[in-house]
Amino acid sequence: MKERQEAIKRYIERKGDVTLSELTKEFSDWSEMTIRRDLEFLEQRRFLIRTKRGARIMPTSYEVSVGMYGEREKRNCDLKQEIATKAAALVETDISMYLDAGSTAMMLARELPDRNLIITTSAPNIGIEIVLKKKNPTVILLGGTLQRKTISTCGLNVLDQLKTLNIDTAFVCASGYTDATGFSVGGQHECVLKRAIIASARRVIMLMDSSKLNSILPFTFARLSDIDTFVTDSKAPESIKAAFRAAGVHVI
Amino acid sequence: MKERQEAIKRYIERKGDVTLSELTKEFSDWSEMTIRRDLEFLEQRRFLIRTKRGARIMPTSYEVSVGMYGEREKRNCDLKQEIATKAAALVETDISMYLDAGSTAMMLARELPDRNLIITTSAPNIGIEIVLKKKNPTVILLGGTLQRKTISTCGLNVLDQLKTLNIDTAFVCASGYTDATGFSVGGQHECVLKRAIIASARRVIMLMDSSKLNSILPFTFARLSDIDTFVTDSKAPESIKAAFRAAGVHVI
DNA sequence: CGTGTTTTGTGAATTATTCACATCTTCGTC
DNA sequence: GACGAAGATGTGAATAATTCACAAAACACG
Repeated sequence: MKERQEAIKRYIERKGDVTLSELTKEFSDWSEMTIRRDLEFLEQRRFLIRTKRGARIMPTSYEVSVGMYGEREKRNCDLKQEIATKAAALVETDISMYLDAGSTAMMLARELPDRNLIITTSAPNIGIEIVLKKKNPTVILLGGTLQRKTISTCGLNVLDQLKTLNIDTAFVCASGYTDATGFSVGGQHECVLKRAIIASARRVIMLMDSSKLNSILPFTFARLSDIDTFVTDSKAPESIKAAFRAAGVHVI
Repeated sequence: MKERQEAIKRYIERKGDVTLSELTKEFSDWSEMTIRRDLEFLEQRRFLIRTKRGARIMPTSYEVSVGMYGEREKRNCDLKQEIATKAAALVETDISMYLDAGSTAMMLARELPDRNLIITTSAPNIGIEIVLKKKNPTVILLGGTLQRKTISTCGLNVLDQLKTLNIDTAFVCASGYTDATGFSVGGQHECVLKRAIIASARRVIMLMDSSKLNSILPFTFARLSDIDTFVTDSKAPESIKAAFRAAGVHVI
Protein backbone atom coordinates (compact mmCIF):
# COMPACT_ATOMS: atom_id res chain seq x y z
CA MET A 1 0.00 0.00 0.00
CA LYS A 2 1.23 3.45 -0.89
CA GLU A 3 2.01 6.12 1.59
CA ARG A 4 -0.78 8.33 0.33
CA GLN A 5 -3.28 5.53 0.70
CA GLU A 6 -2.10 4.89 4.24
CA ALA A 7 -2.51 8.57 4.98
CA ILE A 8 -6.01 8.64 3.54
CA LYS A 9 -6.91 5.59 5.57
CA ARG A 10 -5.59 7.17 8.76
CA TYR A 11 -7.40 10.41 8.00
CA ILE A 12 -10.70 8.62 7.53
CA GLU A 13 -10.13 6.49 10.58
CA ARG A 14 -9.86 9.61 12.65
CA LYS A 15 -12.74 11.48 11.10
CA GLY A 16 -14.97 8.46 10.74
CA ASP A 17 -16.88 9.96 7.87
CA VAL A 18 -15.51 12.20 5.15
CA THR A 19 -16.56 13.70 1.87
CA LEU A 20 -14.57 13.49 -1.29
CA SER A 21 -14.19 17.24 -1.45
CA GLU A 22 -12.82 17.22 2.08
CA LEU A 23 -10.23 14.70 0.99
CA THR A 24 -9.27 16.55 -2.17
CA LYS A 25 -8.73 19.63 -0.03
CA GLU A 26 -6.67 17.71 2.49
CA PHE A 27 -4.65 15.88 -0.13
CA SER A 28 -4.51 18.68 -2.66
CA ASP A 29 -1.29 17.42 -4.18
CA TRP A 30 -3.30 14.83 -5.99
CA SER A 31 -6.29 14.96 -8.25
CA GLU A 32 -9.79 13.96 -7.32
CA MET A 33 -9.53 10.97 -9.61
CA THR A 34 -6.50 9.62 -7.78
CA ILE A 35 -8.19 9.93 -4.43
CA ARG A 36 -11.21 8.25 -5.89
CA ARG A 37 -9.08 5.35 -7.03
CA ASP A 38 -7.47 5.15 -3.62
CA LEU A 39 -10.87 4.93 -1.98
CA GLU A 40 -11.78 2.14 -4.34
CA PHE A 41 -8.54 0.40 -3.44
CA LEU A 42 -9.18 0.78 0.27
CA GLU A 43 -12.76 -0.34 -0.07
CA GLN A 44 -11.67 -3.54 -1.76
CA ARG A 45 -9.45 -4.28 1.18
CA ARG A 46 -12.34 -3.61 3.54
CA PHE A 47 -10.76 -0.68 5.31
CA LEU A 48 -13.68 1.55 4.53
CA ILE A 49 -16.88 1.78 2.61
CA ARG A 50 -17.64 4.44 0.08
CA THR A 51 -20.74 6.48 0.62
CA LYS A 52 -22.60 8.83 -1.62
CA ARG A 53 -20.17 11.66 -1.69
CA GLY A 54 -17.15 10.25 0.04
CA ALA A 55 -16.25 7.43 2.32
CA ARG A 56 -16.67 6.16 5.80
CA ILE A 57 -14.48 4.07 7.96
CA MET A 58 -15.10 0.37 7.81
CA PRO A 59 -17.60 -0.08 10.52
CA THR A 60 -16.64 -2.40 13.24
CA SER A 61 -17.60 -1.06 16.57
CA TYR A 62 -16.63 2.46 15.68
CA GLU A 63 -20.18 3.37 14.91
CA VAL A 64 -21.29 2.17 18.26
CA SER A 65 -19.29 4.81 19.97
CA VAL A 66 -19.23 7.69 17.57
CA GLY A 67 -21.90 7.18 14.99
CA MET A 68 -24.60 5.91 17.21
CA TYR A 69 -24.59 8.64 19.72
CA GLY A 70 -24.29 10.99 16.84
CA GLU A 71 -23.79 14.67 17.09
CA ARG A 72 -23.11 14.95 20.77
CA GLU A 73 -20.13 12.66 20.47
CA LYS A 74 -18.86 14.15 17.27
CA ARG A 75 -18.98 17.67 18.61
CA ASN A 76 -15.84 17.61 20.67
CA CYS A 77 -14.18 15.08 18.46
CA ASP A 78 -11.05 17.16 18.02
CA LEU A 79 -10.62 17.76 21.71
CA LYS A 80 -11.06 14.10 22.44
CA GLN A 81 -8.64 13.15 19.73
CA GLU A 82 -6.06 15.42 21.26
CA ILE A 83 -6.58 13.80 24.64
CA ALA A 84 -6.41 10.32 23.17
CA THR A 85 -3.14 11.06 21.43
CA LYS A 86 -1.60 12.45 24.59
CA ALA A 87 -2.88 9.59 26.71
CA ALA A 88 -1.56 6.97 24.29
CA ALA A 89 1.93 8.29 24.91
CA LEU A 90 1.55 7.29 28.56
CA VAL A 91 0.93 3.65 27.72
CA GLU A 92 3.82 1.36 28.46
CA THR A 93 4.40 -2.04 26.91
CA ASP A 94 3.75 -5.20 28.88
CA ILE A 95 1.50 -3.62 31.44
CA SER A 96 -1.96 -4.45 32.63
CA MET A 97 -4.26 -1.52 32.03
CA TYR A 98 -7.91 -0.66 32.42
CA LEU A 99 -9.73 1.29 29.75
CA ASP A 100 -12.98 2.99 30.60
CA ALA A 101 -16.10 3.20 28.45
CA GLY A 102 -16.89 6.29 26.44
CA SER A 103 -15.90 7.96 23.22
CA THR A 104 -12.66 9.40 24.52
CA ALA A 105 -11.62 5.93 25.60
CA MET A 106 -12.59 4.60 22.19
CA MET A 107 -10.29 7.10 20.57
CA LEU A 108 -7.54 6.14 22.94
CA ALA A 109 -8.11 2.51 22.02
CA ARG A 110 -7.49 3.38 18.38
CA GLU A 111 -4.29 5.19 19.24
CA LEU A 112 -2.87 2.37 21.32
CA PRO A 113 0.35 0.81 20.07
CA ASP A 114 -0.01 -2.69 18.65
CA ARG A 115 2.13 -4.21 21.35
CA ASN A 116 1.87 -6.65 24.17
CA LEU A 117 -0.69 -5.21 26.56
CA ILE A 118 -3.35 -6.60 28.83
CA ILE A 119 -6.36 -4.37 28.46
CA THR A 120 -9.31 -4.79 30.76
CA THR A 121 -12.45 -2.87 29.88
CA SER A 122 -16.13 -2.72 30.67
CA ALA A 123 -16.88 -1.47 27.17
CA PRO A 124 -17.40 -4.39 24.79
CA ASN A 125 -17.34 -2.13 21.76
CA ILE A 126 -13.90 -0.88 22.69
CA GLY A 127 -12.72 -4.42 23.31
CA ILE A 128 -13.94 -5.53 19.89
CA GLU A 129 -12.34 -2.52 18.27
CA ILE A 130 -8.96 -3.38 19.74
CA VAL A 131 -9.14 -7.05 18.96
CA LEU A 132 -10.12 -6.44 15.34
CA LYS A 133 -7.62 -3.74 14.59
CA LYS A 134 -4.57 -4.89 16.54
CA LYS A 135 -2.84 -8.21 16.74
CA ASN A 136 -0.95 -8.11 19.97
CA PRO A 137 -2.99 -6.83 22.90
CA THR A 138 -4.98 -9.19 25.05
CA VAL A 139 -8.43 -7.88 25.87
CA ILE A 140 -10.36 -8.85 28.96
CA LEU A 141 -14.00 -7.87 29.09
CA LEU A 142 -15.70 -7.41 32.40
CA GLY A 143 -18.95 -9.30 32.53
CA GLY A 144 -22.31 -8.05 33.65
CA THR A 145 -25.48 -6.41 32.42
CA LEU A 146 -24.95 -4.44 29.24
CA GLN A 147 -26.21 -0.88 29.67
CA ARG A 148 -28.01 0.57 26.67
CA LYS A 149 -26.88 4.14 27.09
CA THR A 150 -23.22 3.67 27.74
CA ILE A 151 -22.54 0.37 25.95
CA SER A 152 -20.74 -0.83 29.02
CA THR A 153 -21.24 -3.68 31.39
CA CYS A 154 -21.83 -3.53 35.08
CA GLY A 155 -22.38 -6.46 37.31
CA LEU A 156 -22.94 -7.20 40.92
CA ASN A 157 -19.82 -9.30 40.90
CA VAL A 158 -17.46 -6.77 39.34
CA LEU A 159 -15.52 -6.73 42.55
CA ASP A 160 -15.02 -10.48 42.32
CA GLN A 161 -13.80 -10.15 38.76
CA LEU A 162 -11.37 -7.43 39.71
CA LYS A 163 -9.96 -9.51 42.53
CA THR A 164 -8.09 -11.77 40.18
CA LEU A 165 -6.91 -8.93 37.95
CA ASN A 166 -4.00 -6.76 38.86
CA ILE A 167 -4.43 -3.47 37.09
CA ASP A 168 -1.40 -1.29 36.84
CA THR A 169 -2.69 1.78 35.04
CA ALA A 170 -6.34 2.75 34.79
CA PHE A 171 -7.54 5.21 32.15
CA VAL A 172 -10.78 6.58 33.51
CA CYS A 173 -13.18 9.10 31.97
CA ALA A 174 -15.45 11.48 33.83
CA SER A 175 -18.48 13.42 32.66
CA GLY A 176 -18.14 16.31 35.06
CA TYR A 177 -15.84 18.01 37.52
CA THR A 178 -16.00 20.81 40.02
CA ASP A 179 -13.72 21.47 42.97
CA ALA A 180 -16.57 20.94 45.36
CA THR A 181 -17.97 17.72 43.93
CA GLY A 182 -14.93 16.08 42.36
CA PHE A 183 -15.28 13.82 39.32
CA SER A 184 -18.82 12.74 38.59
CA VAL A 185 -20.86 10.66 36.16
CA GLY A 186 -24.51 10.23 35.30
CA GLY A 187 -25.04 6.60 36.18
CA GLN A 188 -25.00 4.88 39.49
CA HIS A 189 -23.61 1.63 38.15
CA GLU A 190 -20.78 3.38 36.34
CA CYS A 191 -19.98 5.18 39.53
CA VAL A 192 -19.60 1.96 41.49
CA LEU A 193 -17.45 0.41 38.79
CA LYS A 194 -15.14 3.39 38.47
CA ARG A 195 -14.69 3.52 42.21
CA ALA A 196 -13.71 -0.12 42.29
CA ILE A 197 -11.26 0.36 39.44
CA ILE A 198 -9.67 3.38 41.03
CA ALA A 199 -9.33 1.56 44.32
CA SER A 200 -7.53 -1.36 42.74
CA ALA A 201 -5.27 0.38 40.20
CA ARG A 202 -1.73 1.39 41.03
CA ARG A 203 -1.89 4.49 38.83
CA VAL A 204 -5.03 6.39 37.79
CA ILE A 205 -5.06 8.55 34.67
CA MET A 206 -8.16 10.69 34.26
CA LEU A 207 -9.24 11.69 30.76
CA MET A 208 -11.59 14.62 30.39
CA ASP A 209 -12.10 17.27 27.77
CA SER A 210 -12.35 20.88 28.79
CA SER A 211 -16.05 21.14 27.94
CA LYS A 212 -16.81 18.98 30.95
CA LEU A 213 -14.97 21.08 33.46
CA ASN A 214 -17.27 22.94 35.81
CA SER A 215 -20.23 20.66 35.30
CA ILE A 216 -21.81 18.43 37.90
CA LEU A 217 -23.40 15.04 37.37
CA PRO A 218 -25.37 13.05 39.92
CA PHE A 219 -22.69 10.63 41.13
CA THR A 220 -19.23 11.47 42.34
CA PHE A 221 -16.73 8.65 42.01
CA ALA A 222 -13.37 10.31 42.67
CA ARG A 223 -11.63 13.29 44.22
CA LEU A 224 -8.46 14.96 43.09
CA SER A 225 -6.50 12.98 45.63
CA ASP A 226 -7.57 9.73 43.96
CA ILE A 227 -5.88 10.41 40.67
CA ASP A 228 -2.27 10.55 39.58
CA THR A 229 -2.47 12.11 36.16
CA PHE A 230 -5.00 14.31 34.41
CA VAL A 231 -5.07 14.45 30.63
CA THR A 232 -7.08 17.22 29.03
CA ASP A 233 -7.06 19.33 25.88
CA SER A 234 -5.43 22.64 25.12
CA LYS A 235 -8.63 24.57 25.72
CA ALA A 236 -8.65 23.80 29.42
CA PRO A 237 -8.10 27.00 31.44
CA GLU A 238 -4.65 27.41 32.97
CA SER A 239 -6.15 28.22 36.36
CA ILE A 240 -7.67 24.78 36.71
CA LYS A 241 -4.56 23.06 35.48
CA ALA A 242 -2.52 25.02 38.04
CA ALA A 243 -4.93 24.06 40.81
CA PHE A 244 -4.66 20.39 39.83
CA ARG A 245 -0.90 20.59 39.87
CA ALA A 246 -0.98 22.23 43.26
CA ALA A 247 -2.96 19.23 44.49
CA GLY A 248 -0.15 16.94 43.37
CA VAL A 249 -1.75 15.77 40.13
CA HIS A 250 0.37 15.45 37.04
CA VAL A 251 -1.43 17.47 34.35
CA ILE A 252 -0.80 16.83 30.67
CA MET B 1 -42.52 3.53 10.82
CA LYS B 2 -44.43 2.32 7.80
CA GLU B 3 -44.76 -1.24 6.81
CA ARG B 4 -42.86 -0.70 3.60
CA GLN B 5 -40.02 0.89 5.46
CA GLU B 6 -39.91 -2.01 7.86
CA ALA B 7 -39.82 -4.36 4.93
CA ILE B 8 -37.01 -2.45 3.26
CA LYS B 9 -35.11 -2.44 6.51
CA ARG B 10 -35.57 -6.17 6.92
CA TYR B 11 -34.57 -6.78 3.33
CA ILE B 12 -31.37 -4.81 3.73
CA GLU B 13 -30.65 -6.40 7.07
CA ARG B 14 -30.76 -9.77 5.42
CA LYS B 15 -28.79 -8.86 2.35
CA GLY B 16 -26.36 -6.59 4.14
CA ASP B 17 -25.71 -4.53 1.06
CA VAL B 18 -28.15 -3.62 -1.68
CA THR B 19 -28.42 -1.39 -4.70
CA LEU B 20 -31.25 0.98 -5.34
CA SER B 21 -32.19 -0.81 -8.53
CA GLU B 22 -32.36 -4.06 -6.59
CA LEU B 23 -34.76 -2.42 -4.19
CA THR B 24 -36.93 -0.87 -6.90
CA LYS B 25 -37.21 -4.30 -8.45
CA GLU B 26 -38.05 -5.92 -5.12
CA PHE B 27 -40.52 -3.21 -4.15
CA SER B 28 -41.85 -2.51 -7.60
CA ASP B 29 -45.18 -1.25 -6.30
CA TRP B 30 -43.47 1.99 -5.41
CA SER B 31 -41.40 4.46 -7.32
CA GLU B 32 -37.70 4.88 -7.04
CA MET B 33 -38.22 8.23 -5.38
CA THR B 34 -40.28 6.73 -2.58
CA ILE B 35 -37.67 4.08 -1.89
CA ARG B 36 -35.06 6.78 -1.93
CA ARG B 37 -37.00 8.72 0.68
CA ASP B 38 -37.39 5.61 2.75
CA LEU B 39 -33.66 5.05 2.69
CA GLU B 40 -33.15 8.61 3.80
CA PHE B 41 -35.64 8.06 6.59
CA LEU B 42 -33.92 4.88 7.69
CA GLU B 43 -30.54 6.48 7.49
CA GLN B 44 -31.65 9.28 9.79
CA ARG B 45 -32.75 6.70 12.27
CA ARG B 46 -29.36 5.06 11.87
CA PHE B 47 -30.66 1.75 10.70
CA LEU B 48 -28.49 1.86 7.62
CA ILE B 49 -26.12 4.01 5.69
CA ARG B 50 -26.61 4.95 2.10
CA THR B 51 -23.83 4.07 -0.25
CA LYS B 52 -23.13 5.16 -3.78
CA ARG B 53 -25.88 3.34 -5.52
CA GLY B 54 -27.92 1.97 -2.72
CA ALA B 55 -27.63 1.28 0.93
CA ARG B 56 -25.95 -0.93 3.44
CA ILE B 57 -27.04 -2.09 6.79
CA MET B 58 -26.06 0.12 9.65
CA PRO B 59 -22.88 -1.32 10.85
CA THR B 60 -22.99 -2.03 14.50
CA SER B 61 -21.60 -5.35 15.20
CA TYR B 62 -23.15 -6.86 12.12
CA GLU B 63 -20.01 -6.32 10.17
CA VAL B 64 -18.03 -7.96 12.87
CA SER B 65 -19.77 -11.21 12.27
CA VAL B 66 -20.69 -11.10 8.63
CA GLY B 67 -18.69 -8.42 6.90
CA MET B 68 -15.41 -8.83 8.60
CA TYR B 69 -15.00 -12.50 8.11
CA GLY B 70 -16.30 -11.96 4.67
CA GLU B 71 -17.11 -14.62 2.21
CA ARG B 72 -16.98 -17.63 4.44
CA GLU B 73 -19.72 -16.28 6.63
CA LYS B 74 -21.80 -14.99 3.78
CA ARG B 75 -21.71 -18.25 1.93
CA ASN B 76 -24.35 -20.12 3.87
CA CYS B 77 -26.20 -17.00 4.77
CA ASP B 78 -29.53 -18.26 3.49
CA LEU B 79 -29.28 -21.52 5.40
CA LYS B 80 -28.40 -19.69 8.58
CA GLN B 81 -31.20 -17.23 8.08
CA GLU B 82 -33.66 -20.09 7.77
CA ILE B 83 -32.36 -21.57 11.00
CA ALA B 84 -32.49 -18.24 12.78
CA THR B 85 -36.08 -17.68 11.77
CA LYS B 86 -37.12 -21.13 12.94
CA ALA B 87 -35.22 -20.77 16.20
CA ALA B 88 -36.72 -17.37 16.95
CA ALA B 89 -40.13 -18.99 16.99
CA LEU B 90 -39.00 -21.10 19.92
CA VAL B 91 -38.23 -18.07 22.07
CA GLU B 92 -40.71 -17.45 24.83
CA THR B 93 -41.24 -14.13 26.57
CA ASP B 94 -39.97 -13.56 30.08
CA ILE B 95 -37.40 -16.30 30.02
CA SER B 96 -33.74 -16.37 30.73
CA MET B 97 -31.86 -17.60 27.69
CA TYR B 98 -28.30 -18.13 26.59
CA LEU B 99 -27.19 -17.18 23.10
CA ASP B 100 -24.00 -18.62 21.72
CA ALA B 101 -21.37 -16.84 19.64
CA GLY B 102 -21.26 -17.23 15.88
CA SER B 103 -22.96 -15.92 12.81
CA THR B 104 -26.02 -18.12 13.13
CA ALA B 105 -26.53 -16.83 16.65
CA MET B 106 -26.11 -13.28 15.37
CA MET B 107 -28.89 -13.85 12.89
CA LEU B 108 -31.04 -15.30 15.62
CA ALA B 109 -30.34 -12.21 17.71
CA ARG B 110 -31.69 -10.05 14.92
CA GLU B 111 -34.83 -12.15 14.68
CA LEU B 112 -35.58 -12.06 18.37
CA PRO B 113 -38.81 -10.39 19.41
CA ASP B 114 -38.41 -7.04 21.12
CA ARG B 115 -39.86 -8.30 24.36
CA ASN B 116 -38.86 -8.87 27.91
CA LEU B 117 -36.05 -11.40 27.81
CA ILE B 118 -32.89 -12.00 29.76
CA ILE B 119 -30.21 -12.87 27.25
CA THR B 120 -26.86 -14.11 28.43
CA THR B 121 -24.13 -14.38 25.85
CA SER B 122 -20.39 -14.73 25.52
CA ALA B 123 -20.44 -12.80 22.26
CA PRO B 124 -20.11 -9.07 22.93
CA ASN B 125 -20.94 -8.22 19.33
CA ILE B 126 -24.24 -10.03 19.62
CA GLY B 127 -24.96 -8.34 22.92
CA ILE B 128 -24.33 -4.92 21.43
CA GLU B 129 -26.45 -5.76 18.45
CA ILE B 130 -29.41 -6.63 20.64
CA VAL B 131 -29.05 -3.66 22.93
CA LEU B 132 -28.81 -1.22 20.05
CA LYS B 133 -31.64 -2.58 17.99
CA LYS B 134 -34.15 -3.60 20.65
CA LYS B 135 -35.53 -1.79 23.62
CA ASN B 136 -36.77 -4.49 25.90
CA PRO B 137 -34.35 -7.36 26.34
CA THR B 138 -31.78 -7.32 29.11
CA VAL B 139 -28.37 -8.47 27.95
CA ILE B 140 -25.81 -10.04 30.23
CA LEU B 141 -22.31 -10.43 28.87
CA LEU B 142 -20.06 -13.08 30.24
CA GLY B 143 -16.69 -11.68 31.13
CA GLY B 144 -13.30 -13.03 30.23
CA THR B 145 -10.60 -12.86 27.61
CA LEU B 146 -11.88 -11.75 24.25
CA GLN B 147 -10.90 -14.24 21.55
CA ARG B 148 -9.83 -12.71 18.26
CA LYS B 149 -11.17 -15.45 16.01
CA THR B 150 -14.59 -15.96 17.47
CA ILE B 151 -15.30 -12.55 19.03
CA SER B 152 -16.37 -14.28 22.16
CA THR B 153 -15.18 -14.21 25.72
CA CYS B 154 -13.92 -17.06 27.78
CA GLY B 155 -12.69 -16.83 31.28
CA LEU B 156 -11.40 -19.04 33.99
CA ASN B 157 -14.27 -17.98 36.16
CA VAL B 158 -17.09 -18.62 33.73
CA LEU B 159 -18.41 -21.27 36.04
CA ASP B 160 -18.60 -18.73 38.86
CA GLN B 161 -20.47 -16.34 36.63
CA LEU B 162 -22.93 -19.02 35.62
CA LYS B 163 -23.59 -19.97 39.21
CA THR B 164 -25.68 -16.90 39.83
CA LEU B 165 -27.49 -17.14 36.50
CA ASN B 166 -30.36 -19.49 35.97
CA ILE B 167 -30.57 -20.19 32.27
CA ASP B 168 -33.78 -21.67 31.03
CA THR B 169 -33.13 -22.15 27.34
CA ALA B 170 -29.69 -22.25 25.75
CA PHE B 171 -29.22 -21.72 22.01
CA VAL B 172 -25.93 -23.35 21.19
CA CYS B 173 -24.09 -23.57 17.88
CA ALA B 174 -21.74 -26.30 16.77
CA SER B 175 -19.16 -26.39 13.99
CA GLY B 176 -19.30 -30.09 13.34
CA TYR B 177 -21.25 -33.26 13.99
CA THR B 178 -20.85 -36.94 13.38
CA ASP B 179 -22.59 -39.83 15.12
CA ALA B 180 -19.30 -41.05 16.47
CA THR B 181 -17.93 -37.76 17.78
CA GLY B 182 -21.03 -35.79 18.65
CA PHE B 183 -21.08 -32.01 18.42
CA SER B 184 -17.64 -30.43 18.12
CA VAL B 185 -15.93 -27.07 17.82
CA GLY B 186 -12.47 -25.83 16.93
CA GLY B 187 -11.48 -24.10 20.15
CA GLN B 188 -10.74 -25.54 23.53
CA HIS B 189 -12.07 -22.56 25.43
CA GLU B 190 -15.33 -22.55 23.52
CA CYS B 191 -15.67 -26.19 24.25
CA VAL B 192 -15.39 -25.66 27.99
CA LEU B 193 -17.87 -22.81 27.92
CA LYS B 194 -20.45 -24.68 25.87
CA ARG B 195 -20.21 -27.66 28.18
CA ALA B 196 -20.83 -25.47 31.19
CA ILE B 197 -23.79 -23.83 29.53
CA ILE B 198 -25.32 -27.13 28.50
CA ALA B 199 -24.87 -28.49 31.99
CA SER B 200 -26.70 -25.58 33.58
CA ALA B 201 -29.52 -24.95 31.11
CA ARG B 202 -32.91 -26.54 31.49
CA ARG B 203 -33.44 -26.83 27.76
CA VAL B 204 -30.74 -26.99 25.07
CA ILE B 205 -31.48 -26.00 21.49
CA MET B 206 -28.73 -26.76 19.02
CA LEU B 207 -28.41 -24.65 15.90
CA MET B 208 -26.44 -26.04 12.99
CA ASP B 209 -26.66 -25.70 9.24
CA SER B 210 -26.54 -28.75 7.08
CA SER B 211 -23.10 -27.93 5.66
CA LYS B 212 -21.60 -28.80 9.02
CA LEU B 213 -23.12 -32.22 9.30
CA ASN B 214 -20.59 -35.00 8.90
CA SER B 215 -17.60 -32.88 9.78
CA ILE B 216 -15.37 -33.30 12.78
CA LEU B 217 -13.61 -30.59 14.76
CA PRO B 218 -11.04 -31.07 17.49
CA PHE B 219 -13.21 -30.68 20.58
CA THR B 220 -16.44 -32.46 21.34
CA PHE B 221 -18.70 -30.62 23.75
CA ALA B 222 -22.00 -32.47 23.51
CA ARG B 223 -23.67 -35.70 22.53
CA LEU B 224 -27.12 -36.21 21.15
CA SER B 225 -28.40 -37.05 24.60
CA ASP B 226 -27.40 -33.62 25.86
CA ILE B 227 -29.72 -31.68 23.61
CA ASP B 228 -33.47 -31.25 23.53
CA THR B 229 -34.03 -29.63 20.18
CA PHE B 230 -32.09 -29.49 16.94
CA VAL B 231 -32.76 -26.70 14.48
CA THR B 232 -31.35 -27.07 11.00
CA ASP B 233 -32.13 -26.02 7.46
CA SER B 234 -34.17 -27.69 4.77
CA LYS B 235 -31.10 -29.09 3.05
CA ALA B 236 -30.32 -31.43 5.93
CA PRO B 237 -30.75 -35.06 4.84
CA GLU B 238 -33.85 -36.82 6.09
CA SER B 239 -31.82 -39.78 7.30
CA ILE B 240 -29.98 -37.72 9.87
CA LYS B 241 -33.11 -35.95 11.01
CA ALA B 242 -34.78 -39.32 11.48
CA ALA B 243 -31.82 -40.63 13.47
CA PHE B 244 -31.95 -37.56 15.72
CA ARG B 245 -35.65 -38.03 16.29
CA ALA B 246 -35.06 -41.67 17.13
CA ALA B 247 -32.65 -40.51 19.81
CA GLY B 248 -35.40 -38.45 21.39
CA VAL B 249 -34.34 -35.08 19.98
CA HIS B 250 -36.96 -32.71 18.71
CA VAL B 251 -35.88 -31.79 15.16
CA ILE B 252 -37.13 -28.63 13.48
C1' DC C 1 18.74 6.68 -23.27
C1' DG C 2 14.97 3.88 -24.89
C1' DT C 3 11.25 0.85 -23.98
C1' DG C 4 7.57 -1.10 -21.44
C1' DT C 5 4.80 -0.65 -17.31
C1' DT C 6 2.42 1.67 -13.86
C1' DT C 7 0.43 5.71 -12.02
C1' DT C 8 -1.92 9.95 -12.54
C1' DG C 9 -4.73 13.72 -14.75
C1' DT C 10 -8.40 15.43 -18.02
C1' DG C 11 -12.71 15.97 -20.00
C1' DA C 12 -16.72 13.90 -22.05
C1' DA C 13 -20.37 10.52 -21.37
C1' DT C 14 -23.00 8.31 -18.27
C1' DT C 15 -25.44 7.78 -14.22
C1' DA C 16 -27.28 9.03 -9.78
C1' DT C 17 -29.31 12.46 -6.77
C1' DT C 18 -31.80 16.37 -5.54
C1' DC C 19 -35.37 19.64 -5.95
C1' DA C 20 -39.76 21.78 -6.93
C1' DC C 21 -44.11 20.92 -7.93
C1' DA C 22 -48.34 18.20 -9.17
C1' DT C 23 -51.25 14.56 -7.71
C1' DC C 24 -53.12 11.34 -4.81
C1' DT C 25 -54.32 9.56 0.16
C1' DT C 26 -55.64 9.80 4.61
C1' DC C 27 -57.93 11.59 8.38
C1' DG C 28 -60.49 14.57 11.23
C1' DT C 29 -64.44 17.78 11.41
C1' DC C 30 -68.62 19.63 10.52
C1' DG D 1 -70.53 12.39 2.90
C1' DA D 2 -68.26 16.87 1.72
C1' DC D 3 -64.45 19.63 2.78
C1' DG D 4 -59.88 21.11 3.83
C1' DA D 5 -55.41 20.24 5.80
C1' DA D 6 -51.49 17.45 6.24
C1' DG D 7 -48.90 13.98 4.64
C1' DA D 8 -47.28 10.66 1.19
C1' DT D 9 -46.08 9.65 -3.49
C1' DG D 10 -44.83 10.31 -8.44
C1' DT D 11 -42.75 13.10 -12.32
C1' DG D 12 -39.38 15.37 -14.81
C1' DA D 13 -35.92 18.89 -15.09
C1' DA D 14 -31.71 20.65 -12.95
C1' DT D 15 -27.78 19.53 -10.64
C1' DA D 16 -24.07 16.84 -9.06
C1' DA D 17 -21.30 12.80 -8.85
C1' DT D 18 -19.14 8.86 -11.01
C1' DT D 19 -17.22 6.28 -14.56
C1' DC D 20 -14.71 5.62 -18.63
C1' DA D 21 -11.32 6.08 -22.26
C1' DC D 22 -7.35 7.98 -23.30
C1' DA D 23 -3.30 11.04 -22.89
C1' DA D 24 0.52 12.50 -20.20
C1' DA D 25 3.76 11.76 -16.75
C1' DA D 26 6.57 9.02 -13.66
C1' DC D 27 9.03 5.03 -12.88
C1' DA D 28 11.74 0.64 -13.51
C1' DC D 29 15.18 -1.66 -15.88
C1' DG D 30 18.23 -3.09 -19.21
